[in-house]
Amino acid sequence: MSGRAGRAPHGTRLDEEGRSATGQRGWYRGVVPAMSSLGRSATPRRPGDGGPEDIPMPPSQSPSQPPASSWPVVSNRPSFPAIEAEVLGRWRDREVFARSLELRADAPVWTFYEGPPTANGRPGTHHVEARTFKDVFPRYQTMKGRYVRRKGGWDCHGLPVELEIEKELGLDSKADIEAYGIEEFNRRCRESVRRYVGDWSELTERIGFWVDLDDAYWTMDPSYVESLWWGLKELWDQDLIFEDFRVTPYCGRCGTGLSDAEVAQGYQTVSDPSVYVRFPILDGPLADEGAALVVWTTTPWTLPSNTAVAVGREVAYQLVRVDGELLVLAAELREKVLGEDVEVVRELTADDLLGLHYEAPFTLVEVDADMRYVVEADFVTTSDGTGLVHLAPAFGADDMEVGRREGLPVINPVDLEGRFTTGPFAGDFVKDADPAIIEALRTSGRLVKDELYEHTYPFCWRCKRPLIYYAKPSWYIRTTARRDELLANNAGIDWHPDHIREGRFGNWLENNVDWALSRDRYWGTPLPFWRCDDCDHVTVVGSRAELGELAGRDLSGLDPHRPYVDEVVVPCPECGADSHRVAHVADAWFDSGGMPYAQWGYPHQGTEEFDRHFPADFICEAIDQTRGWFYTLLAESTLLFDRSSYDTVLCLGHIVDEEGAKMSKSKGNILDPWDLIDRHGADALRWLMLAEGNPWVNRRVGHQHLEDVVRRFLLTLWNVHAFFTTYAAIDGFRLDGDVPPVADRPAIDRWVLAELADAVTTVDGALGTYDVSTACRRLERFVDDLSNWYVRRNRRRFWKNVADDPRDKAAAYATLHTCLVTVAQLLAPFTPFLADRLWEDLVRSQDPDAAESIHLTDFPTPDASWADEGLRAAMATTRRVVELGRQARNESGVKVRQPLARGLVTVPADERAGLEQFLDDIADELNVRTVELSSGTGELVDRSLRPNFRALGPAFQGDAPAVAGAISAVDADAATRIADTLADGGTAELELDGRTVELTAAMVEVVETPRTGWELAREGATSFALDTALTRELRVEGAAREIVRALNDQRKHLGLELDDRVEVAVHATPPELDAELAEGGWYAVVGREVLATEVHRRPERDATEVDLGELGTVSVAVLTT
RNA sequence: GGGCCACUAGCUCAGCCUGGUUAGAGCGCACCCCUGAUAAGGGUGAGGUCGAUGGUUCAAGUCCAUCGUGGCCCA
Repeated sequence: MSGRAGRAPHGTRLDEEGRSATGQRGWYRGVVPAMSSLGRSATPRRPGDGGPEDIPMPPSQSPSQPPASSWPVVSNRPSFPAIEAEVLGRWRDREVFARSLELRADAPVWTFYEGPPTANGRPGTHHVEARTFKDVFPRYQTMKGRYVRRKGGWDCHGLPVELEIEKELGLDSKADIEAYGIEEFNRRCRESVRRYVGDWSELTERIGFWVDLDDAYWTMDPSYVESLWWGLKELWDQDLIFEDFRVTPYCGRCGTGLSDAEVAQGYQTVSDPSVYVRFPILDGPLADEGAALVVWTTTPWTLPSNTAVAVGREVAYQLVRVDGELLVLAAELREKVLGEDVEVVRELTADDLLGLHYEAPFTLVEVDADMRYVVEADFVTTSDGTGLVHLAPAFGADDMEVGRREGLPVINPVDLEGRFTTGPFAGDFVKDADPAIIEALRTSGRLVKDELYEHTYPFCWRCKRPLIYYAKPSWYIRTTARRDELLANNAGIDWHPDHIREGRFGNWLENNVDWALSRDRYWGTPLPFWRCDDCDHVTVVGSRAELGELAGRDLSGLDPHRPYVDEVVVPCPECGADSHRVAHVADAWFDSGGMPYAQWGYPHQGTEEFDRHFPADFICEAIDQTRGWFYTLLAESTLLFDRSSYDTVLCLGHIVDEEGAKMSKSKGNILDPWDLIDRHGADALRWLMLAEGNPWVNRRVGHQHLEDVVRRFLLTLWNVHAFFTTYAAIDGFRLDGDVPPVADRPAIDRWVLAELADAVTTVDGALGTYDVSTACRRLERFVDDLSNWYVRRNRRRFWKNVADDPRDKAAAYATLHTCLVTVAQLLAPFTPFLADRLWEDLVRSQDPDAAESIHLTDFPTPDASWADEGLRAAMATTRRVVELGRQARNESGVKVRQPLARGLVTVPADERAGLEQFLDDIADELNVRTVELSSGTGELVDRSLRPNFRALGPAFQGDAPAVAGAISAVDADAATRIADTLADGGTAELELDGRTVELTAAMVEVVETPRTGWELAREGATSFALDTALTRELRVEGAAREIVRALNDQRKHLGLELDDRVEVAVHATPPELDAELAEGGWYAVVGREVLATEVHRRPERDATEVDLGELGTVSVAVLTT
C-alpha cells in the first residue's frame, strides 16, 4: 500500500461499505459513468430500465489491484524556488556536474570558452542572461555525447579595478598612486578582484550555470601572464609590434590620459573660439592666381602644429573672389562663411586640390620633412567649417591616422603639463593661449574671421579643466598587416545573428587600425619589453625563465607584475648597457583575447590541453563584445595561430526593464537577479531569457513577464505532471506492467507520440544550429498540446475502472509517461531544475537504478516509427472542427451541458479520410450524439469554388485575377459539375470573356456549405453545422445532468469527502417529468454519478430548487445520515 | 556624420531567408463554459491600412529603393 500517495487509493479497493481499506477517500473511483458530467458520449449508452421508486445502488465490486507503486506526492501548488533548492542539493550530494563530465571523458571534445567576467562588482540580471545561454549549449552537447569541459575564468586586470582602489584610497592622479607606492596599490587591486568572487559563484550555482570555477583561470596568475609574454614575443618576432605616437584624451594638470568612460563623464557645453584662417597656396595655377585655402578650427592652439589640410572626396569646392581676394572652400559652405557678396570664379574638385602645398600659419617648430599639403580624408564633411580640415597629428586621433598614412611628421611644441614649450606662447597652457594666437593671426593677415562656437567639449572629471587630445609614445600591434587574414578567418565564423559577420564586425575589420596595446598604468600585464638605456635596443622576453637567464639570476618565483618586474635589469645584447622595462602594461583586452592559450599557461605548460581545446566550438557574449572580446580573440589567434579561435559565436542583446528602458542606477530600474530568482525561480528566469524574442534583440525582463512564464509554461507542464502522478499512484500503475505496443494504442496516443517525435526532431535540430527560439516555441506548443488536448481528451481513461479495459488504461499511462519524461529531457538544457525534478519523480521513483540525474542521460532521439504526418494533419483538422463546433454552440446559445442530436461536418476532400477516426471525439467534445461527415455527394451541401492563386498565378500570369474572379463566380450547379470532373482526375473548362480556360484540380478548392438551416460556423472549406433542435428526450437528458450538477454542488458545500456515500432526494415536477426521468433510467445515472446508495424520489425540506425551464422544476437534497 | 538592428493587435512577440489573396500566439479586455488537474482549467469574441512612400511582380507583411521613429556601436 502506498504510504506516500496522499490521494485516494483506487476505488476498486473500496470495501463493502464503500470505504477504502486505508480509510482514504476517492469517491469517484469504481464507477464508470454512463454519462459523466464532462464526458459526452458520442453514442449515448442508454441506461437500463427505470427502476422502482427507490433505487438501491450496488457497491462497487472490482478485483483487487497489485501492490501500489511508489509514485511521489506532487503538490499542485508548487514552489519552483523550493524545488530548485532541493535539486541543487541533489546535484551537490551526487556531484552531478563532475559526473556528467566523467561520463563523457572519452567522448569527442566539444569546446566552450568562458569569456571572463570582471569580478569587479556584483553580478546583475544581464549576467544571468549571458550565463544562461552559455549553459544551454554545453548541457545539450553533453547530452548528445560530447565531452564539454567548462573552465571558468576571471578577468582581473584593468582600469576599472584601479579606479575603484583609487576611490577607496582617495587617490586622485597617477602622481598620487606613485607616491602611495605601486607595490601596495597593486596588492590592493589584486585583493579587490577576489572581493566579489563569492557573489559570482553563488549566483552562478543558483542559476544552474555549470562551469568549473574551482579550475578557473585568473588573468593575473603568473602562468597566465607568462603565456601572454610568450604571445607578445611571438608577435615581436613576426615584426608585428611597434612603437608610435598615440593620441588620447589627456589632462595636463593631472598628467594622465583618461579612459573613454572617464571622458564620457566630463562633457560640457561651452563656447570656444572658432577661426577661419587663410592658408596661401604655393603650387600650381591656384598659386599663380594668388589663391588661399580657407581652413576652420575650434582649437586655434593646434595651428602651430599643422602639418596638412584634408579635403573630402565627395565634397564640391569653389574658387571665389571676395573683396578682390581669391579663396578656396567648399561650395556648400561658401555663403555661411563668406556671406552673399561673393563671386564664384570656378568650380573645383578634391582632385584639383590634392597634393598642393601651402604656407603654414605658424612656424614655431621647423621640421625637415615633406608636409603642409592637401590630403584626402573620409571624415571631411560640410556640416561645419569650410570643407578644408586642419590636421595636427599630435593633437587629434583622426589627424594622427591620416598623418601616419601620409608619413607626416608629428609636431608637438606642448609639454606634459599642456604648456607651450617654445615660441611666443611658451609657458602658457594651450587653451589659455587661444586669444593670443588669434591676435597673432589677425596681425599677420591670416585671419578671415573669428567667432564663438558652441559645442560639447570634454573636461577632466577630477579637476574640471579642459582635456586636450595629446600624442604620447605608445606600443601597437600591427593588425593592419594581417587584415586580409582577419577578414578571411572572420568569413569562416558561424555568427548568430548572421548579419554581424558582414555588418558590424566585418565593417569594423575592413576599417581595422593597429591595436593600441599599451596603457600607461599599473595594474595589468606588464609589457615584457626591456629597452637599452644607451642604444634603445629592445629585448622582448617570453617567460620568467628567459628573463632569469638574461638577468643571470633565478626569477622563477618572480611576481610578473609591477613593480617587481620593473626592478629587473638585463644587459643589452647589442651594446651591453643596462636595459630597463618600458613602463607600460598591456591593454586588458589583450589578456582576455589570449585566453585560448593563456588559460592553460601555454606553451610553457598545458600544451596538451591547448591542443585538445583549440579552437572553441562555441562562445557567447553580449553584442558589446564585437569590438572587445570577439575582436581580441580573433586578432590574437589569427596573428599567433593563423585561424579563428572560435567556430560559432552567439551575440546577445541587452536586458532592459519592463518598459523597455535600459537598466541604470540613475533610473533606479535595476533588477536584482536574486530578487527575481527568489520569487519566480531560476528556471523561469532562464526560460524567459531563452524563449522570449530573439537572443540578439533587447529583451524585457520583469516580475510580470516571469509570472507569465510560470503560469503559461512551467505550471502547465507541472499540472500535467501532477495529474499523471496522482492517478498513477492511485492506480498503482507500473512501468514494467503489460503495456500495449505503440502501434496498438488508440489513435490519440499515436497522435501525441507523433507530435512528440516531431518536437524531438525540431528541438534537436534547432539546438544543433544554436536556435533556441525555435526550440523553445516548439516545446511550448507541445506542452500545450499535451495539456489542453491529450490530457483533456483522455481524463476519463485515467479515472475509469481499471478492470474495464486494463490495456487501454496502461496505454494511456505509458503514453503520458513517455511524453513527460521525453519533454523533461528536451527541457534539461533549458530548465535544468524542473527537468531533473521530473526525472526524479517519473523515472527514479520507479527505477532506483536509473541515472541519478537527467543530466547524465542522452538527449532523446525520436522513434522513427512514431512519426505520422497523416495523423498529425487529421488531428489538426479535428481540432479545427471542434473549434467551429464550439463557435456554433456559443452562437446558438445552447449550453454544452444540454446534449444535442446531430452535427454535420464538411472538410476538403483530402481531409475526410483522416477525420473519420476522430468523429467520436468531436461528438464527445461538443456533446452531440452523432457527428456526420459530409461525403461530398449528399444533398445537404452547397458547392462553391475558391481560386487557388498559387496554381493560377504561374499558369495564367496577368489573366490570373480574371480567372480567379470567374472561379469565384460560378453557381452551385456549375461548381458541382466542375468539382466532379476534377475529382475524376480530368481538367475542367471555364468560360471567360468568350474564351475557354482549362482548370486543373490544383487551381480550385471545392468548398462545401451545409444547406441545413442549422447553426453554422465555417472557416475556409471547413464547416460545422449544429442541429439545435431539441427533442423532449434530449431535454430530459439535459435535466438529468442539471440534477447531477446540483447534487454535486451540494456535496461540495457540505464539505463531503470524495468517497462519502450518501442518500439523495430528488423531486421532479410536474409528474410527467418525474416519469420520464424514471423511464429513461436517469435516476440510476444520477445515483451513480453522485455516489448515492439510494435515490429517494420525494420532496425534502431544505432541498435546492432547480429551474428546468419548460420541463418544470426539480428539488434536490443530499441526505447525510 | 557613419555602420548595424528594430518597427506586425492596447502590451510582449512569431511569421519575412524560400512572395500566393480571411496575418498568428500569449497577456490584457468583453462575454461565456467547467467544477473529477479546482485559491486551478477551458472556450468564444472584439481588436491589425504589418512605421511611411515609391518600385518590382499576375500577386508584397514577405523582395528592392528612399524616408521616418527608436535602439546599439563608432566618430
